[in-house]
Amino acid sequence: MTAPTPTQAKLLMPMADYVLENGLQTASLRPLAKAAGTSDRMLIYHFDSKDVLLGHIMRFIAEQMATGLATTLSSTGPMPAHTLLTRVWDLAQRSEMRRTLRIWLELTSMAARGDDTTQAVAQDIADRFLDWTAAHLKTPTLAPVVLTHFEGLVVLQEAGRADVANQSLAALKDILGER
Amino acid sequence: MTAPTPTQAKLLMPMADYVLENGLQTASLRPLAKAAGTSDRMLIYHFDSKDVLLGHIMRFIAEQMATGLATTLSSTGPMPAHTLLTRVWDLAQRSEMRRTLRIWLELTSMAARGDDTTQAVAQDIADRFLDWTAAHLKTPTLAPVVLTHFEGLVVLQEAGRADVANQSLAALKDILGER
DNA sequence: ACAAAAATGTAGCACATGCTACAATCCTGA
DNA sequence: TCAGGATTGTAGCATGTGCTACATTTTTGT
Repeated sequence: MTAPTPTQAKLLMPMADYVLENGLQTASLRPLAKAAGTSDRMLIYHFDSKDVLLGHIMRFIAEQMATGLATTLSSTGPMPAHTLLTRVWDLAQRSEMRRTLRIWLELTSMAARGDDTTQAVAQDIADRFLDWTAAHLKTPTLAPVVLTHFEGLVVLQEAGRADVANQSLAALKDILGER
Repeated sequence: MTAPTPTQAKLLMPMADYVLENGLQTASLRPLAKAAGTSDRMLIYHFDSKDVLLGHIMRFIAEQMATGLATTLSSTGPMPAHTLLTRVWDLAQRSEMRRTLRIWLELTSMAARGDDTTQAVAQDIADRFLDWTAAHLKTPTLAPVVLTHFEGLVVLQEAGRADVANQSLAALKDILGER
């Protein structure tokens, strides 16, 4: 929960990058240390334990996702649900966004069984997604529907059924109309 | 890819149960062996390697999910999209179903980075979900939408935002109407 | 300037992991 | 019956894990 000290902050960026590239499960101290240009010994010294360290990394990534969202479509006004969904889906195809969403999925599946920190971070990210969605909708009440559908699209894509995701998107266009 | 021998089949059920209860990531040879009443040595003997073993376990679980689906709502005719979604969502609240869906999420997040076997199983399960959905819909064309939404509901629930999932379900009822 | 504290390097421990070597037992068919 | 394969137990290896002990250097406050 405590905010990172300056020393910690400097280490967090390269480690977050490593996690985004290689996943959370496989993130062990030695590779993380190497990515940050230090040693496992130092990571424990600065962060006390691996759990605490991973907590910081997850929060850092969450923050990164949030600021990413904030600057995305920031200049556009509220739009119909389907327009927003389509635009976000386009963005989600960009490789940098995909790896972020992949971590988000991984985090969610960990949260189901994980410790309090993991659950809190997952919940936090979900909340930010929801707020951001509502802020861009002509009908903010639809935010839960749009978010739910987006999460579903991500799952199908990672399950290797991007085609079904696209069919779903197309079908939803007719259903939602101009809401 | 090869079907399990009788000897393998006997071991698979308790191991699948262990995985459903404890997750895929933490499934190492010794606990799996203990669950199946044998030794790690024997597991390797019967399955050659852990990767092959996990492949069998995943396929076993997939099969279990498929037959579970086949017998679920089997006596009911085709129904409107929202009715089906609501019914399935109710079923998903049952603890035995929830742990299955949890594994499904975990498998999906693994497939994103995983080997061919993992990806194939994930894709297979998604396909079966889709077919099953289409078979129960008055308008089978809506199957992708319904499935996508369901996956999204699962994600939100595991992320600790079941409330948002429920809001989403309620809102979708108005949108879908009687289709 | 200098003692205390912070920061770092080196080495290694204790444990869990997948997997193997080797020997012993069990079971089958001729 | 009994040779040969199938099956299993015991012990252990090599590697990766989180973390620590200890000594050393660097920084900081007075």
